[in-house]
Amino acid sequence: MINFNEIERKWQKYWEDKEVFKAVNNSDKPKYYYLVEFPYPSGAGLHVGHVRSYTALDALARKKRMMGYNVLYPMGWDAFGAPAEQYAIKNHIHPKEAVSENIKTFKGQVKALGLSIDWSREFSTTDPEYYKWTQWQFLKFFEHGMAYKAKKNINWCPKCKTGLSNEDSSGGICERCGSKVEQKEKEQWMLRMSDYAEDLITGLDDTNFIDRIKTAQINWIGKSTGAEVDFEIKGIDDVLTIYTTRPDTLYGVTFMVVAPEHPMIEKHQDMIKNMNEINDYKTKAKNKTEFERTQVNKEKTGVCIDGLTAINPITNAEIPIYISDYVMMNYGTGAIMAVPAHDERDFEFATKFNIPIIPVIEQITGEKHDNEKIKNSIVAVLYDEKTDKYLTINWKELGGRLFVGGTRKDNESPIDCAIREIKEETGYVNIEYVHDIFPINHHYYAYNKNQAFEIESIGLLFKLVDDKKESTNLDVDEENKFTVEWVDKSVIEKEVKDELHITTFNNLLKPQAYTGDGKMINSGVLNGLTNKKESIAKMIEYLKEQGYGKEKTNYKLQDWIFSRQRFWGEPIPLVYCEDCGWVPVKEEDLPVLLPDVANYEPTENGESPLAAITDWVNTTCPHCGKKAKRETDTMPNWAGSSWYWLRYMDAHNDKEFVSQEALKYWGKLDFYNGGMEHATRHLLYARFWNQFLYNIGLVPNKEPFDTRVSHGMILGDGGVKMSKSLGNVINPDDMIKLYGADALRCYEMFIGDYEKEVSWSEKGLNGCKRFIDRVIRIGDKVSKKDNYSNNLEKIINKTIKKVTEDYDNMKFNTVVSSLMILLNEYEKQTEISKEDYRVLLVLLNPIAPHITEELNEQYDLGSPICESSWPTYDESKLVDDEKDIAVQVNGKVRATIKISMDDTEEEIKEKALKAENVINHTNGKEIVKVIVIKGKIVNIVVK
RNA sequence: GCCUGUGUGGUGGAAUUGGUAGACGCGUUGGACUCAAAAUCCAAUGGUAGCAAUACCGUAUCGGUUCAAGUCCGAUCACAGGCACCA
Repeated sequence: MINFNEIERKWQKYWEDKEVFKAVNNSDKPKYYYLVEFPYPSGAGLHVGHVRSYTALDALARKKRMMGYNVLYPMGWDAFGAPAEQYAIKNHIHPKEAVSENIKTFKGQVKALGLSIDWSREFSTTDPEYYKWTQWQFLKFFEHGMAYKAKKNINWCPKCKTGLSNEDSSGGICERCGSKVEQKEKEQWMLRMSDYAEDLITGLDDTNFIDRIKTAQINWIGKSTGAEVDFEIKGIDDVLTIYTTRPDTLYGVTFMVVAPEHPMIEKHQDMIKNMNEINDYKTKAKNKTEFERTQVNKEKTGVCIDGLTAINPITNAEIPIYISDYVMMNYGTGAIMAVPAHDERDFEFATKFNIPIIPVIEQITGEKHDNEKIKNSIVAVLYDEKTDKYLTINWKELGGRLFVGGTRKDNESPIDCAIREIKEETGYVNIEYVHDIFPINHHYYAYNKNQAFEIESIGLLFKLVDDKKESTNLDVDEENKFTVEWVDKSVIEKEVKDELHITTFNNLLKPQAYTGDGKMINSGVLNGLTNKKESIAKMIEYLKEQGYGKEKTNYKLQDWIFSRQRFWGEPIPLVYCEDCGWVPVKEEDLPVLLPDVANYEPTENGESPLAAITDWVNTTCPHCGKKAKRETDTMPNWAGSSWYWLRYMDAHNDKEFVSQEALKYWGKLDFYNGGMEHATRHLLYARFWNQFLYNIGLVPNKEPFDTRVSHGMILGDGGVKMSKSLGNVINPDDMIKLYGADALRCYEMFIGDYEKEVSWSEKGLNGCKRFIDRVIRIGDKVSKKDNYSNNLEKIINKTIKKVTEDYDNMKFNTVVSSLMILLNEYEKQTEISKEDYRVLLVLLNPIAPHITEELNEQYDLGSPICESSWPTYDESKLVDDEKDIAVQVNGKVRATIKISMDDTEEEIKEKALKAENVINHTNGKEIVKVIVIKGKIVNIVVK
């Protein structure tokens, strides 16, 4: 019996001693750079999820090496940040020690997997030799004006006592500890990431990220185009500038809204008569967290500013201004023009505050025709509360079920028209007007009149007061052609087919803003246009001409809050001098080391724990030499991971962050794997950082990563998340002890589609263990013969092709199943050749490297696999000369026939028609045609 | 609400990209070996009917395109992830 743990140690030592996986800078071989996001060495140890991605990339790396590449597959540790600090506080040890302990366990676990990592390039972000260069690069940002300090209303975690970026506090919950995030005003270092918004979008074209990552990034950056428009304020020489994506609706503006923090309020407070009320509102808004403020379903609130009135630049209408927290100060200009007819939020606000609503876009229904006649009309819905029914007119074949409709006479108001039509057609006279809706632009063709019409239709809702009826007043030709019927809503939904009528009905029951495309009305120069794009362009042109506004693009992406009030992070290498301001620490004085002290717990007042260490804080100004103080904020966790892939290229350089030579040789990171949860944060920060380095000439590529893939999560048995509290966490160490590293690796590759989440099953792992055992046992059948056995040659060549392609497409699960199929075939043989055995071992080696090396050595099959090349297949050996194909009759499989590859189409057809069960199904029927797809299928169509 | 995905046996998942649905593994059942168990090996395994040949049904639901649909198109439902008062 083979002791697999012993074999694992043996080969791991062999690889290490011989340095087989060491990547060489400047080799003649083509280079390839694989990377998995480096782990955060938490106290919990390695997760089986880590095993999945590490093994997958290890398999790719091993195969690539065998294909003749100089492969870089490094590993390191992302060890700054709150968890390590929390752990240290809890266990009363210095984070430095906690981290080095965790790294030790983590590394041991990773090594037990037998990964082909070049350990000579290992580092931790917490190494002073590394964070020296993180600090150095921060100073580059500072030197180029890309870092600035700003007073910011920041997301503040009361438990972690630190500021959080928007990315770290999504949903109003602290990413680390789950506490509710508050708002706090603090001075923070910021990086001008929003300057790079456009480049971060366009740069994606130079990457091979999978689409869902690209779209996630694009959505996060949130580009929108529109216009900024200046609204004069009545009686003062000042304008209110707003941002809108819909300048085409400018004629429909009925109010303005500014964010509670908008500076114009303070600026013009002496004009404002209800300042108390406004201040009250401002205070309330401030106390709400960002999360509460952005709860979508919350009812709108606001206060009208009494004393300030805006003037619509194109209509000169006077417009009230409100403050409301549904407008954010940090996006656009912090002020909007509100068009309630065509914006859902504005509609809700206007409805609540009784503000007029002016439609400027008509929804279009029906189909346009040539030579349309224009008329105005109404559609009237009459509702009876007592029976919960609606009045309809059933025109039967002549037009189906409709509501009361009619043409408006000259100078007749829609209401009058509707009342008249209802009486004329149905006789009801005691009805009460409820409301009407925006006009609809409808097109139809009247066959009885042989005429096309374009109508502007207004929908009106009435309530029936009582059943009193007067005689109807119908044209002779209308009589007896329809019946008046009261029906339920459900009948209407099923039977009213006319687009105008059903749209009218739906809009009447649920009045809402119309945000779609349509025909411009009430809009001066834009009237009649039906294309949104065109209307917007025309309006922007007009605004520019008149000097009222300009085109403008906005992004949701904000600048990066780069300060953390924590101990365990890279100190920001700046010194504040009363005379010189913020001064960078001199390059030769880097790194600014974290002091070795006992107290690193967060302070109550929100300052970094470093602020309490006076020895450390007090220093001299690098510029003038006077007394000065160090910056006590540290960098966020994301800093160290924003350039680490570059460091692996030249991991121990003490002169530069990485040499230009190494940068040039390794170029882009070819293949980067990481969790989907980093698609918008780490990946954007890293790309931003790299683009900046590129722009100042420090790296050769603007985009750092070529391909980016994401592995799916591994869930516990039954599809629930693995968690300590559920007690379903699987420890890879235990699995290795019980089943061996190769079986564990094999199972995690076999478990399912690499990109999808899967659930863990120990039975499945045992199945892979059985597979490995069978690979070992098949060794008993190895003969002295070389070369592939004749009867295995074909399947071997096919398997090489399939497995090679599947590795390249990361379809590891079918790599394993193909090899299982090959093994099943071997087991049917009485003996197999050395070469048969060797090829199986080599193909399996990237996934199960230890046992395959061992068996290769034991049976003396050739040089160690890690030093061999990848097998090739012979195209000519792939084709079958005979094949079973299916014969269908009318699309249903009725028989299979054996065909030879040189059979002509005629011969195949003949065989197919002669097949027994085919005759049963074609007998007595007319054969319409026979479709022969060579080598695949025959389909006989009969009648 | 918006944007991505996903939906196939008891189960994890395959399916040459429109061509025999369920490969391979797990589980289950039966058998062999064993005093017995474990391990191993052999056989069966989508559902219904039938001794069987075979027939019908079957890839979330409904409809469409096609000689042929898990695959393409349209609508709906469910789940997962991301974004969310971004004007």
